[in-house]
Amino acid sequence: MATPAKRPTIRQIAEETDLSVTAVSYALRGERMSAATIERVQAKAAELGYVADPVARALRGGRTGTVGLLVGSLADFWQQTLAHAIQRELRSHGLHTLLADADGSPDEELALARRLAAQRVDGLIVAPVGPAGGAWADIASHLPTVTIGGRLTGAEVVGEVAFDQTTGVGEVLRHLHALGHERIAVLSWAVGASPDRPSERAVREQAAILGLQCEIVPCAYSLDGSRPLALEVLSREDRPTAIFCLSDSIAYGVLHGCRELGLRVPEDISLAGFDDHPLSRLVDPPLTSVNWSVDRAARSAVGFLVDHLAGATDEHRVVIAPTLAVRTSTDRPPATS
Amino acid sequence: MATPAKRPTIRQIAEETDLSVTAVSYALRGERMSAATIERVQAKAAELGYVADPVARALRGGRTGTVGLLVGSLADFWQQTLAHAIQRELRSHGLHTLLADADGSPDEELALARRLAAQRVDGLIVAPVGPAGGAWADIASHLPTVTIGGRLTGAEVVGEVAFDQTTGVGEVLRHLHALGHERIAVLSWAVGASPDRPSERAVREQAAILGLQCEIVPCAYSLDGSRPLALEVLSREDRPTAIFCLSDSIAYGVLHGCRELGLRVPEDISLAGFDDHPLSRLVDPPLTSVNWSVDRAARSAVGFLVDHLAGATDEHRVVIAPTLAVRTSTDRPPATS
DNA sequence: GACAAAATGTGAAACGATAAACTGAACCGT
DNA sequence: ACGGTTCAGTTTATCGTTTCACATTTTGTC
Repeated sequence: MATPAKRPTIRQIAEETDLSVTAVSYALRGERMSAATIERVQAKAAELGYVADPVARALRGGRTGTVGLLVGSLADFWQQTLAHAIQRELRSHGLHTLLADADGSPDEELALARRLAAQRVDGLIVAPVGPAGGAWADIASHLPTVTIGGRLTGAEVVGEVAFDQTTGVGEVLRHLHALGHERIAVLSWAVGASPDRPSERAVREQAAILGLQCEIVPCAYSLDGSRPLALEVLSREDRPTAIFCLSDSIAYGVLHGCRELGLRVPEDISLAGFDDHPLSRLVDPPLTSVNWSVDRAARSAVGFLVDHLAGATDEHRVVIAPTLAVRTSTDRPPATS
Repeated sequence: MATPAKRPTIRQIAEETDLSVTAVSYALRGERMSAATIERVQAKAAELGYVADPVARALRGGRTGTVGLLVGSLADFWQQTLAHAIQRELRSHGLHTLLADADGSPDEELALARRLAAQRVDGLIVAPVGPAGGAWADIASHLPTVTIGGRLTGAEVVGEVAFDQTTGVGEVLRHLHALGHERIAVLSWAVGASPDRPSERAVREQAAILGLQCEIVPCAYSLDGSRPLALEVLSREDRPTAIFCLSDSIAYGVLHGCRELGLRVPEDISLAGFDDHPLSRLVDPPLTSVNWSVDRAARSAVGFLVDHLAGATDEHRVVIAPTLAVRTSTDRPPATS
């Protein structure tokens, strides 16, 4: 039977120091009041273990110290990593994270953004799934927003972390082309949601340049989601000689599918991923993938937001360059017998 | 130059319907007021796109619709998976997730719990790192708390999801023993933080029963954290014949270390993990591990909380049984030449 | 048709913190 | 000694919602 022990409020401090509530409010922030008063109030606050109520602050319109993090799909391992990195980075700035997962749906994404705004987060970091409807312009105009790895068309953002997808995709396709592949299936996520995503456009462009025959196959994001699809593609009569997945998670599912069908990677089929999850070097076979520095992306995104909150209006766009990590999951296509 | 378009408030509805704010408040929830009024108010609310402000509600003392999720360390891949599963499950109940990562520190964990409480979350789901100080009793007595995979000693929780670690650990050790291993290093996470964690106690117990020589080595949680440690252990003159990691993430780091040292798994050394991350079957070699149903754990944890919030006071403890997934990372120890 | 009991509605207070406007007093230079 | 600043506070209003207590009206019963 512990004592209920409600959290101390500013008012309690006021009573115990014989000051007005306002005076305490100022003193706690070290403004206006005399040094002696400030000292006295802060001592009492420490004694009572007072911590300002973020909810009350939020209602009044001040900062909440919480940032909304809206991720396209947490089922994707790389995005889990990204979310972790961002959360960690925010925390190092004393900010808290309200995490939301759009689960691949642009509508859900928008609804969640609204909800986060209603929660009065100080800012929003979004890894967008889909094309931005006009509604995003509205949200971003009220709430400092940073995008990461995608664009919110029409919305005015305070920061933008872009991945150079054209180069990334290009490197993979050139790599496959150099090995001698000509028919490649590209597994892309959430394709219906956003018909013209940069990565897909990049695929089409680069494929045209290299004279490659690329078929873009829409795919669910997760490991479990891509496996059945992989089985279908792999079972075709004229199956492609290489599969390029626009996310490592998808590639893992394909790998799983290959095992089930008894296909050897890379002897029977080459497989490349995208994003380079930390475990991609440990899977069997180690997965060729495109690496972006997650830490750099997270640091930039959080940096943009923090700077903006501090009143800066500097540069607010960074492009993260890819590094192709060639591992053993890609090799020459099997000789046509 | 979009219109600022502030969110509509209950007051706006009141004005436009010529009712008092109070009346609208009741009508929106379908209480008290006459059917006609309710209809009229809700129509107007829909027209304006009104959504109740969760912050104001929270301040007043009502539900916020947000649950705090406090994870021991998001650097651990399995916990990332768990966090995702819980987040997803919460969302299916219309609840939002405020995610916090204790990053392996019990102090941080406690501080974060306080902060989440201050944010007025409706409940707390904790995967505890450390031993619970008395402070937890206080928090849990104010805030419905569910633990998952750990205990908060002294705290009265509304739900508890336990993993049967004794059996899980036992199965791994028996498996290794049956293969002929006698000297085993056990890599455990955050060991300093909590001297007598169930899993470690289980290791000591079971090792004693089987007559195994187990050395428990404290280890950082993450992949990068365990690699250097693994290098040290593996380079010893009399290195163990098997390594049992109390988390798959740690095992991945060890695997990485083995590669660097040119040690073959399982020919030169056997390796077992714990928790069975989805990718463990895809790494090279596939990792022997102990599987718990993440979905079941997440569903139970959220279920306990939701039931409690709905007023139920039923059973509130579940023990998740382990399944040993024997894969090829474990085999007989190398013959002593 | 009288009187109690519902039904329906209203005003005010509360949640905790902050900002704007106001009140005295001390202090300034001339 | 006078108007004008600064200082160190206090009062009051506000954020959006809910709830308590109260004021009306409507309904029901004998």
